[in-house]
Order: sequence, then structure tokens, then C-alpha cells
Amino acid sequence: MSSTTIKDSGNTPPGAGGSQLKIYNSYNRQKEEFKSITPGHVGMYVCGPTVSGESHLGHARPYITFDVVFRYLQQLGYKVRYVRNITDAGHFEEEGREAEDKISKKAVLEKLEPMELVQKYTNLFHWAMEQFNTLKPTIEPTATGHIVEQIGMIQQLIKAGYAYEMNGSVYFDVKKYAASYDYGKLSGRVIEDLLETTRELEGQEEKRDSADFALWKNASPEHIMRWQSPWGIGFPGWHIECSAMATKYLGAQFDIHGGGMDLLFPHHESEIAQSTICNHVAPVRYWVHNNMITINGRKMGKSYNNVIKLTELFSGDHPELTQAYHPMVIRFFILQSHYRSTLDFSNEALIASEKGLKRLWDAYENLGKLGVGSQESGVDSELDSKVKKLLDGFDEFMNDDFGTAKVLANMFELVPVINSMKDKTIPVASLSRETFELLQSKFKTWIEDILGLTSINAADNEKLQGVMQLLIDIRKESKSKKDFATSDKIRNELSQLGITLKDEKDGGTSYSFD
RNA sequence: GGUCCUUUGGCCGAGUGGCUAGGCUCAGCUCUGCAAAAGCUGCUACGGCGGUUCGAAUCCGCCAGGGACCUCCA
Repeated sequence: MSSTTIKDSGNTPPGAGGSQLKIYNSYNRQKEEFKSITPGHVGMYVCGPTVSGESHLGHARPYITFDVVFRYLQQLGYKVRYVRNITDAGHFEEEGREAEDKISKKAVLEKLEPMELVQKYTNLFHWAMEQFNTLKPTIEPTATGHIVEQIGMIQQLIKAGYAYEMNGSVYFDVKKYAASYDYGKLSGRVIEDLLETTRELEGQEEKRDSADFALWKNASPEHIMRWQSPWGIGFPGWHIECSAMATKYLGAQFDIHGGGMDLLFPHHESEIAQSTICNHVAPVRYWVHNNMITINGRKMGKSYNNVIKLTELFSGDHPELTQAYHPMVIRFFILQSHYRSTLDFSNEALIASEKGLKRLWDAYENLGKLGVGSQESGVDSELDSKVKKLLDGFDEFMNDDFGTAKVLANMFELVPVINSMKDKTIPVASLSRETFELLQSKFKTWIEDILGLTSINAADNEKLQGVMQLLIDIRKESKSKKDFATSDKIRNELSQLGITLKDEKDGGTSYSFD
């Protein structure tokens, strides 16, 4: 793989014939052709998790969405630097546990140690991401590891006259910024409205304007995360970490910034303001936002009390769940909708996804087992061009703002063709050699490398496979002797254990685990 | 209250103004010792009312429902 040139991967390379990647840019609210700032390279920043608690289903969406974006950009031949932060600084408390007073007389080991908590949930997050088969970001910086950079940036903002200190805290001067820049453009906010807001919030009286936001907060004694700064002991504000880390690793201006729609305001709006003042340029070319996962039509979130944690989803241990769901089913479920639409959770929908994924994956495995066949004669040109068209659709739909749902729809349209070839009701030779090979290679590339799906069959164990083969052989012998009592006993008892035997048309028998 | 978005068949969910999305469910058929799987066929929807257009789920207006953001939030 070359690091500077565009790899010809069999997909449409950027800029060359065919369709070209278009991305919906939240900043302009329209689809734009994607052009990277540095040819052959892409810088992408995605807002990562706050590791003060366990991740839930809602969190799965952006990381799976942007994992596919990451994979696809690489597939197109770009060298991608994918930065996803870990927010491990802030006002930390563990759920169900009170934040503790640092000066209390408790023994050190009895106290809530913030880094221990942060470590625990970071590990859990990484574990869940692995279950989803997401690729690791190329850089995963932590907020606590970049306090120096954040302080540096705040100092720059003060020096530039866009931030002011008050009682050990530092605030960004939104009114001043708005005088010469378009504060509110990203989130569609009207600055006058923001300045007029008369919301009562704690600490508001320190600000010159209610729209101002904190860059650095003075730490009260009970605040357990604290650092020394030019303004006294405190902790960084809510938005500065992303600006500081994105600037450090991706430069003053980079290609893609991703995150959930709920971060549009104030988080990303503030990020733009901070970075623009410090770096004298708009930080991001393409703002990309995924929509929310809802449950019973409501956004999943702590404040709504409708959260299903990922561990619960994988184990089925939650009152809303009728069963456990394989992480791949969640991934598939998310990919079956467009990332900018809300996605409603329900057991019914997830079960449908589970079945669909199994069917798709079985067909994919069958496809891999098919030989090219003797392509001498009998090419069905109608079928051949239909298959080609469906395959071309993969690129076309993905290039249209990452239309994974439509890519999957095309794959499903190919499933009957593949299964029929397997059952020999359609000869493999009805496809030209070229088309058949394209079908095999594109299916593999797209299903595994781009969509990042994997098998959900639990049967990948050699000894078990041996035992299964033995049972299948015994059953086959019984059947040939018309001893159906024995053959049915084997099948029925296996079925009770959650193993389904399937007699294939070619005389063989396959099995699947629930 | 302000800003924005959304409303698709039993369920989920794509949809660029004209051509079958797709998945799941359900029914029938084929195959099969039976079953499962697979294949085939069927079920054809776009919140309501107007408007633009030769033609609208797709554009515009009004009404109704739902949601997001405005506060930590994926």
C-alpha cells in the first residue's frame, strides 16, 4: 500500500471516473464532494466517550458509523489519521456513588480514585468496541494527558483578547467572537437569541454574558480532579480538549470531524470558535453528525432513564430485552439505517436484524465455497448484467453519503442468486467468469473490510466440529437404512440444545447454532 | 418559548418528481422420508387538507402527531 498515491482497489478511486464520494456537511447542510486537504491523506477527528460510566446502545452508533467511514476511506486508498479522544477529565462521579471530598479523612484506598474509575470504564469501552469489530483509531488521546496543551490554548485565547479570567476560572467571550465571526452557523443558532437567554445556571454570575462558556474552571475543594494552572487549581472546560487535541494531531485545519448530533451545540460550535481564534482558520472542512438511537421514540440517555448498556445488550439482562443480542447484530442493525436518521430500538427490529444477518452471512459463506465452474457456455446475459449492476451499486450508494443501508439491500438482492447457484438451480456458468469473480471479491471486500461484519456462528471450534461431523455421519447412516427414529432423535435432541441440522440439496448436512 | 428535524405497508427501514428498495413477519407453492434451510409467488405503503406539475412519498403552504437542540449528553 502506497502512502501517497491513491490505491486502485477495484473500487472507484477518488477523482477517477464513476461516482465520487459525497458527504453531507452539517456546516452547510448539503452534500459536498469530498476532497481531502492533503492529497492521499485524510485527517478525521471523532468525539470519543466520556469514561465516567458504562457505554450504552446510543454510544455504539457513532463509533460504528465512523468505523465504516474510516474503513471506507482507507479502501478508497487514503491514508487516514483517525483521532478519537477519551474524555477522562471533568466532574467525575461514579454512578451510584457520590463524589467525595478530597480533604476527607478516609484512607487513600477507600477514597474514590478518579483514575481508577476512568481506567475501569476505558477498559470496558475498548472491550465493547472490540466486540463490534471496530478498528482502533490511529491515535486515541486522553484529555488528562493533554492538560498542558489545553492550558496553552487558553493562554492564547486570553492573549488574543477572546477570553477572560474571573475568580480562577476562564471564560470564552462569545459576544466578542460573534462580532467578527459566525457563531451559531453550525448549529443554526441565532446569536442574539443566545445572548438574550436568561437561563438560571450556577456560576452564571461570573460570566460577562450567559452565552459565554468555560475554558477553565476553578476547582472547589470537593472536586476530585484538579490540576495546577496559571489561574489556580482547577480543571479544563467542556470543549477545549477537542480543540487542543485535534490541533495537535491533525493540524489547524483538517478534513472530517464527526460526532453525535447532540454535540452540535454547544460543543462543536464552541470548538469552532476556540480553534478559529487560535489557528486563524476554520478548523474543519466536513462536519459529519450521526443521529440518535431512540427507544420508544425517545432518545436514549441518562436523563430519560431509558438506557440499555452494551453489556446488558450482549447478555440480555435488562427488562426491555427479550433475549441477548450478538454485537454483530447491533452493528448490522445500525448499518441497516442511514446514519443521519434516527433509529428506533425494539426487540422485534433487532431480532429481524439477527435473522437477516444470518441469512446474508450464510449466503456469503456459500459464495466462498463455489468454484468458478466451466464458464464455456450458457452465460445468462440478463442475469449477468443484473449482478454487475447490483455490484456497481455498492460504490454508488456508499459514495452517496455512506448509504450502507442501500449497499446491504443490494447484497440481499444477490442472496437468492448465490443460494440458487449453491443449490445448482442456477448454474454458476450463467455468470461470466469475470462477473463471478467480481461477485466473490466484492462481497468479501464489502462485507468484511468495509462494513466490518463477522460471523456470528458460535461453532468455530475444531473439537466441536469433529463431534458434529460424527453425529451427522451416524444420522446419515440411519437415514440410508430408513431408520428415521434414530435420525430424528439426533436432529431433535440437537435442536433442543439450540443446534439446527439442515439437509442440503447436494446430500450433505450443515448445522447452525442459535 | 426559540431553532431545527421528522411522520413510509403487520414491524424495522431505504428512497435522486415518473420506473419493484431491502430486511423481518404472514400466506401459498416447489424441493424434502419428515423437518429446517433454500427457491418461487402473493400481501404494494407513503399523517391530513390544499397547491405547483402532464405527473409527487419526493417541491410549496397550512393543520395535526412525534422528536432533537437550546443544560452534561453519542
